[in-house]
Amino acid sequence: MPPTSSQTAKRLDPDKLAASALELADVEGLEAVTIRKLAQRHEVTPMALYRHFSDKEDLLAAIGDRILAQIDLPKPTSERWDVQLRTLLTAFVQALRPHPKVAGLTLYRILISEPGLALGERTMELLVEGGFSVDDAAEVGRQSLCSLITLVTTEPGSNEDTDPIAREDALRAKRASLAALSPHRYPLITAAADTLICPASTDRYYALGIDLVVAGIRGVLADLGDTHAAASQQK
Amino acid sequence: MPPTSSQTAKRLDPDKLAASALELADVEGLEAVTIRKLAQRHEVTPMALYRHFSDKEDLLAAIGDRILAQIDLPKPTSERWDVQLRTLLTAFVQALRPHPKVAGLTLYRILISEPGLALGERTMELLVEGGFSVDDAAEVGRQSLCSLITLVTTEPGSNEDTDPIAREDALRAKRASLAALSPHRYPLITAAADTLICPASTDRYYALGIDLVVAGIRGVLADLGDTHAAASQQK
DNA sequence: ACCTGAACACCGTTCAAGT
DNA sequence: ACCTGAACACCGTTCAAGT
Repeated sequence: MPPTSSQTAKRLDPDKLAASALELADVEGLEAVTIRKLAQRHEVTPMALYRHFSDKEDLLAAIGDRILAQIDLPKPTSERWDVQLRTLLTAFVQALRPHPKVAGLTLYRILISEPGLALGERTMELLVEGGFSVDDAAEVGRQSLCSLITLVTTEPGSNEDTDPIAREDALRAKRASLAALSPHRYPLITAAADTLICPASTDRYYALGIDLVVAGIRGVLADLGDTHAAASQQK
Repeated sequence: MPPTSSQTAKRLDPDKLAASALELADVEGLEAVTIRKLAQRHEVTPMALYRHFSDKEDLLAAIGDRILAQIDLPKPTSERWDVQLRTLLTAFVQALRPHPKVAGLTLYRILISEPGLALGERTMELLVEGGFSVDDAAEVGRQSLCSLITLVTTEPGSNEDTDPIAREDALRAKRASLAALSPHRYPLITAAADTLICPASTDRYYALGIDLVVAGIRGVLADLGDTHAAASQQK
């Protein structure tokens, strides 16, 4: 008879390891996620982790998967495809937002993890419903999701220290570097320095980012339609 | 009399160091860029590099700056703002394309290096000419440039080994992982597997990516206009 | 001013061994 | 099956010293 899980003295499990790795990354940054540190947190030898992850890349993949698992996929409705797409992309961003320092790890996992695949499939569904060919839906969907990941990882101020003092210092230093520029040579950048360093409202930052993606999709679809129409007229 | 540069036996200079670091990254990837390896390439002790870069971060910044320095900023013309913007963004992508493995380093340098600032200022100029407020131009421009950087760093196939054999292996493995999916559960993803793994044409991939960004900008501008119009009507 | 040399703290990972 | 312990190759970086 094989030992049941209650009999084996399993002290570690991959889910909890990935969870505390994600925690570590959120607080101290991705470079702080180390096999050795993670082992220490679980009061175990570094080598013990290799029972559960084949190597560090595998651990980072688990972190990415954990973030994607937080996606709360909205149910299909009777709304227009582009309205539903906006809701879908917003749900995606919502899952990433708590983890700006490591959201980039999802890039390589969207087409592998189950929740990522579900998101990708649903995105393509809506794009095809809107009128894209399957191949165009793939390329457009891919870039849209990648752009939104970048929107989160580049959220101004997100990569600073968690420590509020060091954080203010970093922001002040950035502001100073822009303030030192010649307003004559860079009138617009210096005028918008505050916005560039840290947007007035984070919610607006994300709303505008998502709008930009959705508007791009609508616009490209219209252009492709024109091209087809023009091609038809040439006959 | 201070020694002229011909008298000092300077064996290293930051420009050449950054250049060979970029070369190294292009061929072997960013993780291969190491103070020690770079020193070895120049037949020098690792510590010698610290005369020219304050630390590794500084070296990576120099790589980013080197890429941005390749931007060939198009001259202003009498074309419409959005046509000129497309040309400008294309020039930006053109500078990044030779370096998909390290183009991400430019993210933190756009608002610091001179060519990056020139690009940012010109982008904002065109956006303001199009009708954006200065602050909106800052946010929209920022995300547009970030999206294009991501477009390059996620160019399918770009992060594989340079070795054509290993490269084919990696692509085949990815294809297999998508091919193993249930076409019943993921009909669109499996149907578009080839396109997702490696787009039919790289030039088309980039053209579509830039179109998406420009169309998004145009669309958001129109929406903002509507909002203003609606707000005016409410008076 | 520019480079060397030895040392330190910290990585990921292999291999052999314990229970 | 799961974990330990010692070791290896490789990092970035400090410090003191050479010319």
